[in-house]
Amino acid sequence: MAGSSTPRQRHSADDRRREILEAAVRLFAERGYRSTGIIALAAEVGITHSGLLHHFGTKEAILHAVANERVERDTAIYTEVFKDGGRRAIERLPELGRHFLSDPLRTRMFSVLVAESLEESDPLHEYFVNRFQFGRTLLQFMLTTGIQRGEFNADIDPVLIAGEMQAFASGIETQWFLDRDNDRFMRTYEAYSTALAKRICTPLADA
Amino acid sequence: MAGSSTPRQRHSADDRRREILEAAVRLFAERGYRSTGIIALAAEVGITHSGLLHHFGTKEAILHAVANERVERDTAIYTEVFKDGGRRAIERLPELGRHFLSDPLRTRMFSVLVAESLEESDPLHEYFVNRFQFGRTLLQFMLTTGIQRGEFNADIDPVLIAGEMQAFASGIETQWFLDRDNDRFMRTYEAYSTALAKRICTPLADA
DNA sequence: AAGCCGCTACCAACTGATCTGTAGGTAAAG
DNA sequence: CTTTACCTACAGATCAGTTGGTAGCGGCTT
Repeated sequence: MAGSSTPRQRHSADDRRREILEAAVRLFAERGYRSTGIIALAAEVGITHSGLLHHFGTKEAILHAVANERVERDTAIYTEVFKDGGRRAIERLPELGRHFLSDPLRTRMFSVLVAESLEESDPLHEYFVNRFQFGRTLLQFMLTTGIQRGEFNADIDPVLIAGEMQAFASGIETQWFLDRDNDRFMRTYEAYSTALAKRICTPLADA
Repeated sequence: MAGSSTPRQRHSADDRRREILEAAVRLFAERGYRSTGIIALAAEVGITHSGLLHHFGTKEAILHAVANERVERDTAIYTEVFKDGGRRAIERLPELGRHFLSDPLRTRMFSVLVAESLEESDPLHEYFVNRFQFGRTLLQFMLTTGIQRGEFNADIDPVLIAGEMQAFASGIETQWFLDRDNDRFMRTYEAYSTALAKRICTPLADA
């Protein structure tokens, strides 16, 4: 079966690493990190598991590479949506929904890896603890900024709102993965965003 | 190591099954279903894995037994909290938070198994798809009842609100498992519930 | 353009651990 | 003495990782 069709396929190291990471996202999204064997992963790319270990010395190295890649992608969209802070940031929340919707595989992988990382000995445990913490800090900052500008009601608690927003955002993803209803996902995302805006924004002056 | 201290410990089949399921909840919560070996599970109870398979013929049988046990526990609290429907149901939402807070292990197991079950070939995939679907149906019914009674604004969309509530409820759990801040968990739960009440409930007549 | 050579992408084969499940036996309890 | 809870021993997969090669490609020389 192997070796008969193609004599030998040699790729540049960079290309191969990219192929491997791409396949890793697929398999991690489907089966998680622990249950994905590097043999299956290598087969997905069309090489043996030894060939795979030539590029990444260790299974865990692949996981970290995938996670780092994801950080960069997400940081971009978060800073973009939240850069103005305050009311404008709340209005732009659905962009986050669209962002996740546009890359279901990576988003799903994220959710699956989070669940695995609940165990303290998991390689990504610290990473996700920090990531969730950081996400809430970012939201709190955005909310506090809004209050200071008078765009948000002064009596809201940024800590609780930030937690609620994060909870909604991660929960709606899980729901989406189970029912695969893209439309309902976005509509729920938008409905939540507008309801949130009504709840925390001060009335506009021009009325 | 094994067999030297205690000569032989023979339990009734019922007792042993209970012990096994209890240990299974612990291990599934920590490492998930796939990554938990029946050898480790048996060791947790103090028997060999063959002894374990004497009680449950298969690893998957243990999973289903655990899942069924969980159904019964949860159905009780859901029907209790939602039994009155309408405004009263919204007011009682924090009881659900307290319920989960009181049994962190089972709650965490649930979250971990959900993530694993995203894969369609997972033994619990259908189960969780139906469970989430059912949960939203229950919420929609509660909301529709409230609208009909005039307790909720007629312009809300039960489908979207139900989805949002479920998203929040499952997302706040994930957050909780990562930061283990029981207090913030409950405060966020309560804050969300009261905000939701303000948003969807019609004003009370007695004012 | 032709030849060659070093670099390295990749493979075959193995190690030792661990996995779920089976077969047949032993001993404890009613 | 029968039942059955539980064991030892084994089978066949599969796991992550190591070792020692082989072969294809880019860069060099002529």
